[in-house]
Amino acid sequence: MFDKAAGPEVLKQHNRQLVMSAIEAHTPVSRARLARYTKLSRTSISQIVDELLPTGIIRETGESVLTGGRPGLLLELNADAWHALGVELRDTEWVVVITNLAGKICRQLNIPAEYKSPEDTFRTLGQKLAAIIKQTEYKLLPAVGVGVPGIVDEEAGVIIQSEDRGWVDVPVRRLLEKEISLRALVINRHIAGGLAESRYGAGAGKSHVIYVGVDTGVVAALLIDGQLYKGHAYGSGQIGHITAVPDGPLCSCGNRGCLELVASGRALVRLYGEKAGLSGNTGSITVESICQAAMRGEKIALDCLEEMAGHLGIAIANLINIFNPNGVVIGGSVLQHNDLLFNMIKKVIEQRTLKYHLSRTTLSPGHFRHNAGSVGTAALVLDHKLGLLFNHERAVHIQIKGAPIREKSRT
Amino acid sequence: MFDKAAGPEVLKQHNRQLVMSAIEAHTPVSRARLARYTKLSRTSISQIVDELLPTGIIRETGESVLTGGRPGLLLELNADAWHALGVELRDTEWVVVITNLAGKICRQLNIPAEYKSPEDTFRTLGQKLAAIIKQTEYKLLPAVGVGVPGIVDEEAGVIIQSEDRGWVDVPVRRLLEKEISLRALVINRHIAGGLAESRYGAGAGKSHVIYVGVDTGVVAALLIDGQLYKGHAYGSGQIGHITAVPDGPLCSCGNRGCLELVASGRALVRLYGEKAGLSGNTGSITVESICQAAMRGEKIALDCLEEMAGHLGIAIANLINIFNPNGVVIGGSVLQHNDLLFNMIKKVIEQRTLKYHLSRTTLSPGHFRHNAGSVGTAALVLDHKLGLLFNHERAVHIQIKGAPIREKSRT
DNA sequence: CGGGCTATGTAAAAGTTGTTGACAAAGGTA
DNA sequence: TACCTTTGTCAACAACTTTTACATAGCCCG
Repeated sequence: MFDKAAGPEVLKQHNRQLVMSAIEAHTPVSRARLARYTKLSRTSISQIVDELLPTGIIRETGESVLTGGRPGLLLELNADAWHALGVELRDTEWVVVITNLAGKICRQLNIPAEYKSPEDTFRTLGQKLAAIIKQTEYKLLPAVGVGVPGIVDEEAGVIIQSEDRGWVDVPVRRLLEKEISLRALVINRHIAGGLAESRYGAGAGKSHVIYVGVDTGVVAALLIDGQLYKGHAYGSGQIGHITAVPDGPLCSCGNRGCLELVASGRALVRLYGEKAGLSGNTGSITVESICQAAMRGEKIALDCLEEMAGHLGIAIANLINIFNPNGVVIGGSVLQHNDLLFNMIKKVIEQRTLKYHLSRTTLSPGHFRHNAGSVGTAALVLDHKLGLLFNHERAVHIQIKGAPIREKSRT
Repeated sequence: MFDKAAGPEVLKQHNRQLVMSAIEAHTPVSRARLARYTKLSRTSISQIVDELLPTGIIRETGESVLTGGRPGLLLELNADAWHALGVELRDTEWVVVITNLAGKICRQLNIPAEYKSPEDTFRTLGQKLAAIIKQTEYKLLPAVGVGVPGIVDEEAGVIIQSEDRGWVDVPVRRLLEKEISLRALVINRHIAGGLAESRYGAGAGKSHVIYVGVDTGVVAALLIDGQLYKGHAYGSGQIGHITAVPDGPLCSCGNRGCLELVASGRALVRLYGEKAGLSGNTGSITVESICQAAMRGEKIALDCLEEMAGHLGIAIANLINIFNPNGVVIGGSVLQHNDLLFNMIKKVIEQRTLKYHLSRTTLSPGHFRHNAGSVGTAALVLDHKLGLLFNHERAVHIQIKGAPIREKSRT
């Protein structure tokens, strides 16, 4: 509960974070106003700003405001001073992105996925990342976000288990750090998608966000006070195996009628095949083709979407009643083709959620498309930017491109 | 996200809390061992202990241990130095308890409930509490926990809305503080039950606890790192209105097939009436009589319980998949008669929860009976004990029975 | 039985961090 | 030009913590 002893350096870190957030929120802002926003003294603000300035993360725009007295020196986020590297390991491709400090994508690279043994997979990935790091002109924060399938021990950087790939206890951080000199921050790739939406997408500015990602499977990410909720053993948000149809078909997990069996990309294709009477031969049918058919008004396709929306809507309504969020984002590849499914889900949610909860939350479709996951991994790096720039323990051993990190000798 | 500026006093408060928790956890313990547990220096421990001792909350038992060197002076929680007052407003009675610092009930008083207008209700309650406070021989912490029905703004001490009583925006704290000189800490009464179980009951020692209370309705409480999760607007845990049967009967909330309609004390009585063919005439049937019938092996009663267990089991299994707790407690008045229902629910949960999650959590029946709620309100007071003893802002204006609060002049 | 060893509790000094109060700087206004 | 308001910084001070040193207290062993 109360885990760690706290010394003055904890204060410093907290207040530095506080000031940084305030600068980002009110962007061109004087020291004096920062003091009022954060309730720190002007003196403390000055001292913290003096530490931030030499890292380049913020800059003085010299401008001033017209107010009754002496004009202030405006500070703003210097969004392009540093960049974050993130990669999502999707089923068919590895999506690498480089974003600036504002979460804007500056480079994106889609590499065909090469899955072999865990060791070989991450050696290959590491080598490709090393090449990218070497040739990029951007000054990178000394970490890389890695979005992987499965349940991840984020502290250790280890995949505990991944059903999709059949992996168990893969020490991703250790494997990657053999190839590259950046700290590897490992996270579940769907959860990363939720992080992206909550920081820079449809959930921006909300404190309690539920993100539901509908891809081949279904996963939820829960953000409490802007922080990802991880559960006791990094297993939070597994809504794919919620019971949606109590006496439904058997699932690979051992349960019956899991949500994933009746509401996911995979389920959609199967369902359409069944309704269209194409026994087995679903080869040419894809989520995309079904969505397009629905757009044209095809009855079968619409029915399939409606059925999925019923299940998803109930699941999400239940989540809202339990969590009482102020923002709900529904994303994932199945939603990215058009708004039909989202609107159907929304209608169900509106029927099935308590008025109190419904009136206090917003429902939005995801803002990012197939790169939500990769942006999220970069967002994870950005979340640690101050730690990476100031804390030598968490930062890496080598300097990237002569980054002018203030050494601040403390030994 | 990062809300408040932090000064040195925040450190102090945190570390004081840390030391107190460590003392409670390892109870007879020397200063030196505390230093090792908390990772604070021996000096700091001594200073904090010197502040705690005069409050009476801990004491030196003078004893010593046999270890290689000089024996330490053992410290232990002085559980009977202070007591906490809590009250739960149940439908038919108001349950007042006084517990010691270890959460043990020292006095319990069941007052017949008198519900009138909100103002009159809380004036009456306040007067009864005032009488209790005046005549008790216990030294009370300067606060009273108040467990009420409905959604509560805990910061303001206001009931936002209570469907059961038809109340809206009732300023409970203000009303009570007119009658008594203790700070009123207001909380939902079912949530309080979860707090009791997680602190002093079946969930003791677990970091991530789900508590499900089955009474006339059904409510869940979620505890994350030992702290109650409140949601964005204090609306968390409303599982009573989760959709359990998509095309079920209409609920007063506007939705169909809410869990509360098929799995709760009220539902059990209705269900039994239906199955037994007693149309309407359910007057003599109670939850207790049904449970006793089930114990005798009566088929209808067992079927009713089985049906309820199916719905509750699915709901709880879903919660576990989403939350990944390490402890699940199922309590409430419906469970208190025997273990039949609990075991049925447990079986369903074991079938429907992901293996990963199931193997990392424990399922237990509630430890408290009809006084879980009131113990929880007292627990809420105990959670604030250090704040109440040290922080003048949060404490009350008058001293209780000449409490020897160290004044620690700071001005 | 006294010296050596280990561990505990405390006191003094030093190093963080923050705030307060004073002051010069910079602009608007009478 | 005199006065007011606001801003940014400097010096002094207050609240934490840790480090270092030391007296204390029991045990073991020669």
